[in-house]
Amino acid sequence: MGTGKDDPGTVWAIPPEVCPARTVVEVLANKWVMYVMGMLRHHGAPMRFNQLRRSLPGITQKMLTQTLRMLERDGLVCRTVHPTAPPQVEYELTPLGREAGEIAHAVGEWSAAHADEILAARRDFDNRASGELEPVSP
Amino acid sequence: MGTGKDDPGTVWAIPPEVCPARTVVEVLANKWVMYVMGMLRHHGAPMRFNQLRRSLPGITQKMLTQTLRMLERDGLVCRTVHPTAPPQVEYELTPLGREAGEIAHAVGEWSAAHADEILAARRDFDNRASGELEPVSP
DNA sequence: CTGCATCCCTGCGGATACTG
DNA sequence: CAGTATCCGCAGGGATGCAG
Repeated sequence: MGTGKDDPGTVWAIPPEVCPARTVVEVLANKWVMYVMGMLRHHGAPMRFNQLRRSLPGITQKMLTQTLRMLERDGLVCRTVHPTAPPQVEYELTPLGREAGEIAHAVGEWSAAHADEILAARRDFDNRASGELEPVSP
Repeated sequence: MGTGKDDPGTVWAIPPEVCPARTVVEVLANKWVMYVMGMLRHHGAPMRFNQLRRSLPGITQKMLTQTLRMLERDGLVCRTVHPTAPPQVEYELTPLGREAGEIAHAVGEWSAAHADEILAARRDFDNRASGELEPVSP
């Protein structure tokens, strides 16, 4: 590294669209994906649709459905329909999904651990920013 | 876990808006944040604006500026202006940012490692989906 | 070189209503 | 309960131009 040239050799630098890895990064780099994966991994057992819905404050039914279908499509979540009445559908992480769930977990842990530092930095920044513009009055 | 009740006790389940940890999760759960952090951590040294720009195919100047300012605001990236001509600005990870960079790195590695599995699952899903709707012709 | 401002448009994502 | 469909607002984010 640091040869003076812009070095590729990492996911981040690989050309444009159809780089598979970037596609996957962009799957994970999603708010609701993080929440859903994090919750499923935290719960440690299959969860029903509305159970998941209720456990994730702020998520709408649309976003949950959409997110779950994406994750199912990508093989990270397994959807099981029990032919009962009323219908019962359970979602659980696949083996691959469990790995992704660990990442979501790590993100959650790190966020919780450093939230105060980050919010503090944010306040500092905002204060300094406003302090450099208003001290003069015409 | 699995007490039968929806259990809180994790970042994902904490109430609504002003939960600090959730705010931070949503900072990280961002495509360009991942790319920028991943690249800075990969490069291992301060990077200039356009160097960063060129190293991240597809990013626009607006998004890069915006992302960098966010990260600076949150104390994850440090911005240093060298009073030369032409102006030279360098960005590097802060200690806190370096930790976040490790997460981005992990995401990148995992994505690269499992991209094929995920894309395969995706194709399977799409094939099965279309196969269940078109077999009949009027 | 760095980066702010403006225009503008697509699509994310929220609310609501309806089926199986 | 689970899920689809529709409407729609708004902001994310691309393109371009200008300034320090």
